[in-house]
Amino acid sequence: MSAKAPIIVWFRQDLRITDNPALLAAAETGRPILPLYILDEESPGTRPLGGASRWWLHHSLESLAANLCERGLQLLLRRGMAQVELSRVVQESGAAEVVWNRCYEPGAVARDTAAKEMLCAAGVSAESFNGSLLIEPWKIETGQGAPYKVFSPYWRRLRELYQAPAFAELPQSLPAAKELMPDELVGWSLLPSAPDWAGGIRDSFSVGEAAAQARLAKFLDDTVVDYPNNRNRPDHADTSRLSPYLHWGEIGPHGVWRAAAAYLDKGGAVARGAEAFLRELAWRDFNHHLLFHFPELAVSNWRKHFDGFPWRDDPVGLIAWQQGRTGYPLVDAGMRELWHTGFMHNRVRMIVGSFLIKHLMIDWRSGESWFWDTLVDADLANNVCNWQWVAGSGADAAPFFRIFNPISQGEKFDPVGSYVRRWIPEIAGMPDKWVHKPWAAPDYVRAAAGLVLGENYPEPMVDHANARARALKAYKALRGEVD
DNA sequence: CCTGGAGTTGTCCTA
DNA sequence: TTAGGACAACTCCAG
Repeated sequence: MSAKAPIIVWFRQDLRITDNPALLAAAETGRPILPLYILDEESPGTRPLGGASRWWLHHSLESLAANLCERGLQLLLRRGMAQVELSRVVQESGAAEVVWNRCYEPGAVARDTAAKEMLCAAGVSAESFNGSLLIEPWKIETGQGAPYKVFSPYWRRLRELYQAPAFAELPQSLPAAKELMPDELVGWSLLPSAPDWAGGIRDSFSVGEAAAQARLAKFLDDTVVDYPNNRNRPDHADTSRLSPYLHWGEIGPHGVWRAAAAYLDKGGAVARGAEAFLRELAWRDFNHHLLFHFPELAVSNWRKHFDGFPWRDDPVGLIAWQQGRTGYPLVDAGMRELWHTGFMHNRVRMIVGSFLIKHLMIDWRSGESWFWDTLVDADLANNVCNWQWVAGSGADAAPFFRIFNPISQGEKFDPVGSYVRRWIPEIAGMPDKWVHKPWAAPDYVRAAAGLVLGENYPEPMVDHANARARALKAYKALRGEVD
């Protein structure tokens, strides 16, 4: 056993051993390493994990533990208030140092600040690193010294400033600290039992950093060349689907950037695809920056005049939306994809969001909350910023009159209906022409397809034109411009 | 402090 | 069939 006091690597949303600055820094000290994860469901300000996130976290921790094990380390699991557990592990281990990669959500910042103070007071050194964002929120600002609120100038500035840090290899074998009594992962009950609803998620995703790397490599090799067009096509599986891995840090944004930048240098369509992809990656940073600078974004309208919006209280409508029974095939397909796989194609997210907010006039927070519970990539910053973007209440948001038409969006982005047929077998027999608007088809067409509206598939719960007019009127009234 | 161009992802009507 | 403009006004941000 080493005579040196150990160093604790506190894992949080950086569940990887490759390209992990805190772990690398720990390795460089030569101290015995104690990798620690704390499941904290108790600290004030902690939002309880959604169901899909709990499933993902379970598997991610298994994967991290296995990867650490290959380097000779044992992941220590603890459960409780982060500060209390961390303090306990410091005492039990006699650790002299703690390192971690920074988190940026308001609750996490408060937690980490308190942890740092506690460690300082105990004479334990604490150091944190950036492994989770391209550029940290305090390192990019407008010419006036303010945080960016508009994406395009932010992106231009990021392109000027950003350089991916060099990759450093983690040693094959690391000195381990003395093992402490661990919590058992199974005891955390992160997986669903009765019923086990996770089958569809299992079929859709492999969890862990090896899977993340493989997905990124495949995406860049096969798909990125057509990304600017095909990323909008839910009937093609042509987005990167890296979001859950990025959320849990099974892959880091610097690594993604480095890999994609190699394609930037190739020129032509591949380079244009890589550029478009990195722009999307930058949206993730932008959202995290916005939430960091404006923490109230998580709960309240960014544009205050939206506080007066006449949201409808409609629990029945909300449930129909959640269950994919609105009668609009594209909306229902998206909601069912979400329920079955823990994921939804990005364009469809905008469409179902627009439908909830504008067609049903239900508060965006109801949708945000459902996404939080069901998405495997549920991420506070991305979730609230994107919902506020759709609502029109956010920073740099869509203008209010941009109301997605679920029929024309379907015809444009799922032209032969393969996406809606996949998720709504009830309408699978409808011809392409009617598959996005089955109610409009002649009776004999529906009869031939075995579709009886109101029986095996709902009538549209609102009329598009009426709902659109109602939403526009409500927004107009909000601005005091109704005649 | 002022100025002026710009601002992720749409829809619908008209000519 | 297709292309263009209205939809609203406001805030952001660089110069």
